[in-house]
Amino acid sequence: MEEETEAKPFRNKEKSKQKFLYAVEKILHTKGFSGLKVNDIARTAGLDKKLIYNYFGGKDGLIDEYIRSQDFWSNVKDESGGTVIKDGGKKFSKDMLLSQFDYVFKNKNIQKILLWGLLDNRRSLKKLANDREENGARLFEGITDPHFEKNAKRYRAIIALLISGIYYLDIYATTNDCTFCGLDLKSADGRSEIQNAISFLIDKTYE
Amino acid sequence: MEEETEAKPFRNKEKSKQKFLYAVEKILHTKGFSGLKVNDIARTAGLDKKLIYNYFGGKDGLIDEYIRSQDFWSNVKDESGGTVIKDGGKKFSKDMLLSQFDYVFKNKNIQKILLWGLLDNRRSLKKLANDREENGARLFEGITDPHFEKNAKRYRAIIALLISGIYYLDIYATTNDCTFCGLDLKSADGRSEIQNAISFLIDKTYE
DNA sequence: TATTTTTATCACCAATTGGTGATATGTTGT
DNA sequence: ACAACATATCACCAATTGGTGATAAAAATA
Repeated sequence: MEEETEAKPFRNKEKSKQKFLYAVEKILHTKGFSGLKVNDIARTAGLDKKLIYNYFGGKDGLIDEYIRSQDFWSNVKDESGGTVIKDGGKKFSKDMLLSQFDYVFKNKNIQKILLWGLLDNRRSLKKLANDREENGARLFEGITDPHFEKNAKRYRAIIALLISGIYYLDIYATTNDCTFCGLDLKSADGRSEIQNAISFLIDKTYE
Repeated sequence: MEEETEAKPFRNKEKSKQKFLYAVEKILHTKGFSGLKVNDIARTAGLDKKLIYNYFGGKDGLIDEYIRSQDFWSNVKDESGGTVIKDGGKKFSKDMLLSQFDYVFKNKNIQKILLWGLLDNRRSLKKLANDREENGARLFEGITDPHFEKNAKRYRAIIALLISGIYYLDIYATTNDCTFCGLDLKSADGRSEIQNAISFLIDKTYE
């Protein structure tokens, strides 16, 4: 019956799939990787585990779909909006790094997925890595490579170090209470110190 | 019978404990964290799992002892040997970072333990983190803090970024085939590019 | 209405998990 | 030789793991 604005059957495949995906997120958030058991996922979703096999082909399929559902790079897409970049990408790089530092710290799901990329080697993670590479390629090939010419590769290496350093520190700060190089990465003070360093290093690189 | 140079009882507690520790290492190396089940560990060690409970109090105790057995920082201890440092620790920092980049890449066990530090929060890992902090404190408080004065904290932040970037990239290179920022972190070429970047950034920091 | 298809549940399986008490076997000291 | 002790094995447990075929219940179609 389609008299209501939305036909709402009590049994809805799409909605159930969403419940499973949300269950993965919830468990990942509370118990971590080791908590991702089919039985637990089903219980958390409030549905029968058989459906995981019917809808996703199994636990791996479900997890793959969960990872794919997180579009990591949506927040870093170019906001320049047609503005011509004439500083060799200095401002863009700096903004990107600083916003990543903030974004990853706040987004625990992303942290888990990044960790996954270091632990496992599943297909869905490769897709994510490829996204990052493609996204970066636009910055490098379009802007910084022409600007740095001979030293283009060195610039890429610097960004690689900073990006991965940012990831590591953000994840470290979440799971550990301990300081890192004497800096409290959870405090506003420690974090602003890292931000200063990022800004400083980019400035120096463009000198 | 003690006719041989060393009395060698067929049943030797210490030797058995070593077998378990080695089994942990082996499994960690081949199957990763998820493979660390008491049954598998015992089978790999060629001993009964009951001994794990008798000798280590359980799986966690065994793993803790394994982690403790890896003294990560042995390779970075000061080699200056009394030489007075008068460049503000520039050479020392650079050497340390470059040697860490190499060491962590080659030592897969350390990679696993570093990953553990991002996943878990066990006591033995905290001890490791404390070791790192204490080790770093010597460099910072003794050498770089006096040199950078006002900017001492910024220098710490820079080292934090580089160290953690190095860790992340090394681990990433091991588990992934994919490039990072367009650099092949497994190739000599890609790795020397990172080395250049490290060297460059330290130079710029001391300018 | 009756029929068919989709959606979801249930009961059950074999294999594996962590864990333990009883027992055997080797080692040492008397 | 013997006992006393340390070392290691074994059989067994309850709970949990991933996985499936039979079946129920709801929805769509006729």
